[in-house]
Amino acid sequence: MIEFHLPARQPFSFYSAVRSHGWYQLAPFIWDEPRRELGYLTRLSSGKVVVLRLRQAPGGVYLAALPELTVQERDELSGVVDWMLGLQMDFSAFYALAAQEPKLRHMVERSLGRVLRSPTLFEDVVRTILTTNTLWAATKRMTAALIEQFGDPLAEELPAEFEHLAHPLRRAFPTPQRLAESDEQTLRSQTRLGYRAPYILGLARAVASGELDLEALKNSHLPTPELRKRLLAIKGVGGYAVAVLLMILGRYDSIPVDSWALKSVSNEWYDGQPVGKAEVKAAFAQWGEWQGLAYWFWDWKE
DNA sequence: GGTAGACCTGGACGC
DNA sequence: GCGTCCAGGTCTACC
Repeated sequence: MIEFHLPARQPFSFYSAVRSHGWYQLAPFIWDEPRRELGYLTRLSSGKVVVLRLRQAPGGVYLAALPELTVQERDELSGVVDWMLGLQMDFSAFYALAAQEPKLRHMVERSLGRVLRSPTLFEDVVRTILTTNTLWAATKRMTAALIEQFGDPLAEELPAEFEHLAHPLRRAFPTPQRLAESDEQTLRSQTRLGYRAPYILGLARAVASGELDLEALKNSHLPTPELRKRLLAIKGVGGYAVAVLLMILGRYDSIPVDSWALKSVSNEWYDGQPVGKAEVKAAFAQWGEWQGLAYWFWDWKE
């Protein structure tokens, strides 16, 4: 086992970052609430599948990993975890505003703002497509099915201290290459992705062939409208999904309006009367470049 | 630019 | 056990 610490820009709350949205409930993430530890399996560029155990440490994050790593693999893994938890992200400008708003003050108190990400944007786009037009239980099922059928397995047995933190599937999220080798019929009939199957397959093939360089968008300096345009060009990514992905990429000037957003805004400001997308957008427009964050972490009435 | 209808799955419900 | 209905975003065709 290899152990080390990674520093985070302060203020930082590991718990707030992990619990920022539902990703921690999706395979191959696994969350231990009593210990406040996050487990995850990832495939490094060398092809090695690694189990991670993460928790808060003074000044940042404690990271333990199995199996043993080379120096290069350790460096790669540090970068992966840094990205997943947004360790270097700076919210000070937003916090100065949020501190003045009673419904957002808890963000400052709890160091909220970071959104848990997958190691690759490919993985996050797939996850996001699997959240659309379906129930959360189905998202969990489809994600697990993809990993079970196409993910690379862990090579070795786990010691007891890792058992509870490695997802039972013991596999990493599938690579675009592995999914690209599949076919629509398999994804429909065995993985039960339904009409999403051609979207996932098309995306995997575009990334695997090099036609689409998704990972280059992670630290892109493209203006948000251009970034939005590129993400919307992906079949299966519409208005809601693109807003989620922009949040993940640290662009907060749009709001992922789904049925939950409509209900929440209705309860918060319209006495339960039905509202549309326009009302949701209007409710947070004053937060400008931060509106996505304000919406995401708003202290809703219920 | 706006809108209707189709796309799928799984759970809830009624019979 | 079977059939029907429903929730959940995005796409395409059409206006």
